[in-house]
Amino acid sequence: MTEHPATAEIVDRRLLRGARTRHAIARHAADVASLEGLTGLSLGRLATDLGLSKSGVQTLFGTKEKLQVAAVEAAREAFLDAVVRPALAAPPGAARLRELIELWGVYAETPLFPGGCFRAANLADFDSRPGQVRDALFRDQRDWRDLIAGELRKAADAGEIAELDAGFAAFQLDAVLCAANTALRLGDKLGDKLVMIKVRRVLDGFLTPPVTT
Amino acid sequence: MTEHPATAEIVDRRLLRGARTRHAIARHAADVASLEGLTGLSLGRLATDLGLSKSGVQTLFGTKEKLQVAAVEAAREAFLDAVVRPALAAPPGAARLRELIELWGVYAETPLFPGGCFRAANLADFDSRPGQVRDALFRDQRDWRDLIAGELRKAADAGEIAELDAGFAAFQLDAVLCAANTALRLGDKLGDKLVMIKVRRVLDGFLTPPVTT
DNA sequence: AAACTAAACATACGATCGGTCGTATGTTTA
DNA sequence: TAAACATACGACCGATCGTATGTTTAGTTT
Repeated sequence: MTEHPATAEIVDRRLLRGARTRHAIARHAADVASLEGLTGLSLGRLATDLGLSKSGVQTLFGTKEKLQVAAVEAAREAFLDAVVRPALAAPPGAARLRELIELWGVYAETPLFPGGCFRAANLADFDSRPGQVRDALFRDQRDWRDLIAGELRKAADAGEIAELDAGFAAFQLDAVLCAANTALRLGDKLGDKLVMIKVRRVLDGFLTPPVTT
Repeated sequence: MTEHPATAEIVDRRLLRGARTRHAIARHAADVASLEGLTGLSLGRLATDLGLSKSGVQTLFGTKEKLQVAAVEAAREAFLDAVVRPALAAPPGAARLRELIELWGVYAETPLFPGGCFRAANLADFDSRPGQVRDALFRDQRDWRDLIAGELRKAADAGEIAELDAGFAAFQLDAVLCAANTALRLGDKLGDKLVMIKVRRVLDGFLTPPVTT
């Protein structure tokens, strides 16, 4: 894996060093937050985990809220790398949708984040807490839903599937994905495979071929 | 509203007083937790809000975990009072399901809990945290889904609706309700009405009449 | 009336929280 | 070479956290 694009063009070695540790902290913060929530983050905890000083973490982010926002963005980036970008290799429309859902299944079961889907775990917490953190989480979810809706639209326009309300279907699909993530976290022993089967069934419900009259 | 059944038969006025304040604390804790999460609860905060001493709260619950479990049960009870029990007046099957969803809509929009649906806000937080709190939340959600699935089954057995997988449909309905709650919390200005329309559309998708051959 | 019990309070503890301050080190720029 | 900048550190602040211990008050039981 190459250098992160945001740090690639930096030549000032001071800023480069900062960007690196900043990203390392944010990525680890996303891991912790997937388990204990963005509110459960603490500067000291992250510093200890990464062998840094608490004040060092503080100088890089300033305030806790900015650290939380950085964690959201790091989680978003990891999600894009694991799910969205690989799926872009598939042709647009129904095929890409199936690939997105399959990759999401791997993403949810595999410990990309130790606490499962980052978005699902934290959006419910912050939906009643105005601020930059909520805004960042909201944008992330909106982009994800728009992506699904867009591919559904492409599939419908190409005649792959029957005509539908893409926004509504995307809302429904995202809802099932969130519930599937929770079910995966709760059901320690059973249902791992069953949950993804349910998800695929919902997707198949939207990917029905159009009636040829 | 009559006395709570758990406190009705208590004659010892010391225990009665304790049960009352215990319930008052638990109910307020549910309100706070709907906004800031069960982890965000604190003994001192609750004591201050209710004009009690911090140690007084501690005496009644012992440990924070027990307070959290009590908050879950208080929230569950409030939910049953607001949504489930009134809906039992409707005839079983499709009619009761529609009533349940409508009452849930009122429950989610009206500030029964200031932070919206208690279950949706906290289950996502605790799904990766083993313990009595997670177990209590899990039982609560399972009961709710079983209730929906049971009514769907009744409707199907009575021939009101087409045959279906009741468990799968209940999973899907609950997922949409959770997502609707989040959407309601996020969309400050727009979509209040639109969200419930989406929910009704999903329900209608399951309440299709059977094909008469 | 005495013994007992539960609720409620007061105090104190160790720990951790987010944040501020001053300082040292390394890097770039003028 | 000197000034400016960015990272990183250690020490410390006031506040809050959960919890433990002992005491007071109200009510019950014997």
